[in-house]
Amino acid sequence: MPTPARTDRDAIVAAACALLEEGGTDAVTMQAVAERVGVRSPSLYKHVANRRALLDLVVGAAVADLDARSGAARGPEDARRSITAQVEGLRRFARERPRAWALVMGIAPDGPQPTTESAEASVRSLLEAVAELTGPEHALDGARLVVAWANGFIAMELAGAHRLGGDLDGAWRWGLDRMVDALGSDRAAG
Amino acid sequence: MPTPARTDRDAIVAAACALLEEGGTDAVTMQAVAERVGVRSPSLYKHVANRRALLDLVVGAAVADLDARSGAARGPEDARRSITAQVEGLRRFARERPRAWALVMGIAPDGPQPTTESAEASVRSLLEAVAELTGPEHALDGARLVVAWANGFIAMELAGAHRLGGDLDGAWRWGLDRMVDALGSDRAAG
DNA sequence: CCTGATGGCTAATTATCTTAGCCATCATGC
DNA sequence: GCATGATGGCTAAGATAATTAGCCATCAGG
Repeated sequence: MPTPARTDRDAIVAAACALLEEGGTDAVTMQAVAERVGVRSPSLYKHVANRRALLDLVVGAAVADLDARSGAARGPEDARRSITAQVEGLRRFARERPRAWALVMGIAPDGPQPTTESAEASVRSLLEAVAELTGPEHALDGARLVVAWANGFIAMELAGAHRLGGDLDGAWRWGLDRMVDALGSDRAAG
Repeated sequence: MPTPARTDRDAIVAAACALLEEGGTDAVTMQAVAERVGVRSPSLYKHVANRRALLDLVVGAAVADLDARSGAARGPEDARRSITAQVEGLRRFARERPRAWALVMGIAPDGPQPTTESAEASVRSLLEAVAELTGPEHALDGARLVVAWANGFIAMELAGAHRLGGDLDGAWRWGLDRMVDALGSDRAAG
């Protein structure tokens, strides 16, 4: 090889991820990223096309991270427990990396536009659990119900929109219980 | 008064709103806004503090718009219909002004906040309808369930995350039906 | 020992936000 | 009718960020 590389794409993406959580999308400047990996900003362009592409890579890394956790959380045989574990995992991720989560959800003001095809791929194992409750017919509908609720709840939680007081964790559990009950109601009712 | 003003804050905010929907947050440059209202960009600073503040005003206008629609949608006596009408209104708004909706959903804790009053007002009628199904004890939990689901569904819909196929409108109706059923299940079950 | 691809650098361009400072206007009070 | 001062416009200029252009050092391989 030529001149020994002082950094690489992974390090750059990692630095960008860190900056994202520290200061939001605005903090992810090419200069800040460059400084963190120990080069000058123009050198970054030898590794990523531009800032936009870098943010896309950050989103991709976040989705991969989420997938990894989701895979790790897979396990419980019981459908109800499985669903619970998965939405809890989603919530945990969102709390640990709120800005990355917002970026993945597509609700970040300056974020890259929906690159989220894989967002729902990570939900595939959820489909199986849901199908046990709804039957195959409405597995997709049911998964969408659960994921929409979880993401909506998390979004409002992170945005601080839940300020009418009350017990937030209680609302989460209550909502989850009702929702999982509802998944099976279709079958029971016919 | 002095020199006749060639524009005013409302016109500026309106222009910013239009630009937002046309090209996203990035398109809301001071220059573009200025051009649209017929002045040079520095003149905007006689009406708004800076770009950040302008975006805050846009969010505020969006919230007000949403509240107004929500108020107009109030009416149906039947709790189920009322809830349906309100989430449909939310979805309609999100479809008409997707970027504004995302901005409202994405507001960071440190960012602009809708006033507690307006937020509470727009939620009050939903609370009433939900309370009819859940009883007063879980009205707030129930409202959170519904709003979280609706916003989450809309977010995923707008982000294009719903590309596993299937009937989206059907999923919306199915989810809504299950959810409203679930609101009452607590009572029935004891 | 050439050679060329790689990855770093400096310098410069462009776009944008923002501030500084100037000037015209016109409602008001004399 | 005329001085006046606050208002809202303008041009010029400074700061910050993304990006491009073009140069140079390194080192694997022939």
